[in-house]
Amino acid sequence: MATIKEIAQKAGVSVGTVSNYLNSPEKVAKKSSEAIQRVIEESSYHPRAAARSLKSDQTRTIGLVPVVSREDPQSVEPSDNAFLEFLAAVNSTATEKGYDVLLHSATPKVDEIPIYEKLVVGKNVDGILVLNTRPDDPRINFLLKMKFPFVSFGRSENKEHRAFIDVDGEYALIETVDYLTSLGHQLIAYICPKKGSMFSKVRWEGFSKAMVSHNLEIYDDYIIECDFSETSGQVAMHLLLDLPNPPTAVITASDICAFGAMHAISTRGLTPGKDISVVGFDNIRMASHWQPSLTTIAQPFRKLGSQATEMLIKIIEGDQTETQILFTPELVIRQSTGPAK
Amino acid sequence: MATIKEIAQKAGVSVGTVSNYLNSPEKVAKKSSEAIQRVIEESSYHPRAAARSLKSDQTRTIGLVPVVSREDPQSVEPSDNAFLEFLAAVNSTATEKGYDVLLHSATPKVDEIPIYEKLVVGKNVDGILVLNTRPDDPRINFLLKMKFPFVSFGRSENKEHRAFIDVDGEYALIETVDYLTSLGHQLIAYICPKKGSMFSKVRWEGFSKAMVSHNLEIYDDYIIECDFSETSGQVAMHLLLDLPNPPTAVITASDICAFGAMHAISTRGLTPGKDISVVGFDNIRMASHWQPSLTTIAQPFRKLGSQATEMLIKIIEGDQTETQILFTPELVIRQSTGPAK
DNA sequence: AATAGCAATTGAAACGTTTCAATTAATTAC
DNA sequence: GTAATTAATTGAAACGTTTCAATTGCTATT
Repeated sequence: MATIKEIAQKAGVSVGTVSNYLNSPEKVAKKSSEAIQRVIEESSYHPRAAARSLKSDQTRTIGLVPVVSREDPQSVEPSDNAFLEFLAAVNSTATEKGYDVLLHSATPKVDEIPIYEKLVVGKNVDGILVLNTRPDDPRINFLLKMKFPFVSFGRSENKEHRAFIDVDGEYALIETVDYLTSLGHQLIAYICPKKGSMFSKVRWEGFSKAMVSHNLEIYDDYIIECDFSETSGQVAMHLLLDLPNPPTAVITASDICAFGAMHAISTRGLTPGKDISVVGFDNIRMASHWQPSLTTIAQPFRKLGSQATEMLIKIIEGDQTETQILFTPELVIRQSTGPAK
Repeated sequence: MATIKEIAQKAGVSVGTVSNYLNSPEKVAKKSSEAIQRVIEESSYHPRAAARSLKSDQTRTIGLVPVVSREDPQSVEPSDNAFLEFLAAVNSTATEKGYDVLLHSATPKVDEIPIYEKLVVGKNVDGILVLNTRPDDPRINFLLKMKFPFVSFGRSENKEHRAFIDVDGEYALIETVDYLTSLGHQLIAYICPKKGSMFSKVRWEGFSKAMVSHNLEIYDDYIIECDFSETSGQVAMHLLLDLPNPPTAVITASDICAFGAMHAISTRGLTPGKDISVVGFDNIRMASHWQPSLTTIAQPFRKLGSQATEMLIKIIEGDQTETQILFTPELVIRQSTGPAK
């Protein structure tokens, strides 16, 4: 394969000039530029990434470490469809700005810190995107300690942690409860995301505040944790329907979960939206195609992904102007919710 | 940050020995090993990836170039859910074997070859996974020409192209048509994937062969192309239902597409599985949760992803024993299909 | 015609590894 | 006790860039 040295020889200039042509073309004379350009094209030269990165200390790559569960290999955090949309946006935004995306996977059990250590200390990437934050997040603490460029999707409780992008989950739950009570619902259940992650904590705060402000009681039986699978939503819903006094409305952790819940409702001969109202979270594409179509809180994953990436690249490149974005999500009302019976 | 030189000094050995410790520990004496190990740990040393790769000519990274459409940014090839499962498997298998995954995105309009050229010539990756092949695929021709390690998901018509993994789409369609005719269907429509990709060609062969072997006619009106969105399935189904003599069974390009088709059917006051049979393709998780649950051809995306990755890594590492895998997909029968009326 | 000033170019050092021929130390065989 | 063999270690070259002080070649100014 061609090296910069060979290009230089063939073009009749020095390596320094070729390097300049590649990195700051305005510095090289038109005549040389043309000669170099020609040679580069005919030998289909591409600078060697490793050499570049070794010398210049940058990789033009951003890192992402999705947690893929090996036991339930279908699940990828945060929740499959949503993650893919986010990733697609990250990927295309990064490419647009001249960066690549490096994926390294973690499993739920393994300690993630060594992975981040390798990425940071081994200088594999210029910056990292952290997903699914926890209130006290070791990854964020580590990255902060190393002063390494990163942006997280989700907040944390670390005071130093400033660069994030997030959706206001508290607001989302308040809106939803407000909406359901306006339809006359009093018995509101919450099939909630597993405790531990920051977003589940934030949403819980919204839910409990809203319930209190409407003088509604939060029954233990009405709170069921679930993961992001249809099955877990289905199971949770069956538990709720087995209660002596089942809820008239259910807020769920995700659209997928809501689909499972609706499945359970239909199985019992009831109609979602008529007998029991169901609210999802995410507004994945399928939400509008399900029957009945799903009332849900929209998270703009595309926008989140591309803005997070843009923010990260800004930070990598030393521009720290805007360091946080909090989206206000929108409640999309469809047919899976209706007046309380 | 620590370098191998500093580690060597602190441990009282030469750089060569540290390098040996890192790469072939059996070559270094126990005493030295221990000293080095200690120093490495306390200075949290990680070898610099760029330096390593510059010298040793390998990156321990495999490349993947998904096509993300900017106009319809929700679509990622081959079809979102499926792609994510595939990617998750690739990612975790690669990580398991000590490789990372590098993502670079392409858009449908842009010429992909320069991207592959950069990856190959710039030695950004050790091998490439090619998705959604075409019969005459410039990417495959290029990689073959460069003698660069790659594995494709999908075959091509290039004679030299040996390393692939695929699902037997011809068999799948034959099975499906056989099944539908056994239920008494004669009027079978095919909402088929867009022409151009290899898999759509292969499936078409299966479909047409099967129709011929059952002495069934293929009506032009019954063949409608669609992409992987719900909407396109929905639109296609409406067109079929508007026909003077609508089909009694419909085979679709993907589960997502089938959901759209079922949506259209229900909207018309008909019942999928009773009035019209619908068959999907992929068997994504949602297929069993949809109502009615979807009869579909299962593609084992997880397995495909991890086997493709294993195959690629074998090739990268010089072991070429097994170079192709063709999965026989399974028709999963559920409620969206039934006897012809 | 000499000089100052600027634009363009040069060439060597440096980045942090791996590799390998050469060297040293330790062990075995007689 | 010496020679032969093996095991462990060393140190320098090389990988392909970028960077920057030094140099060269022009142009404009006097």
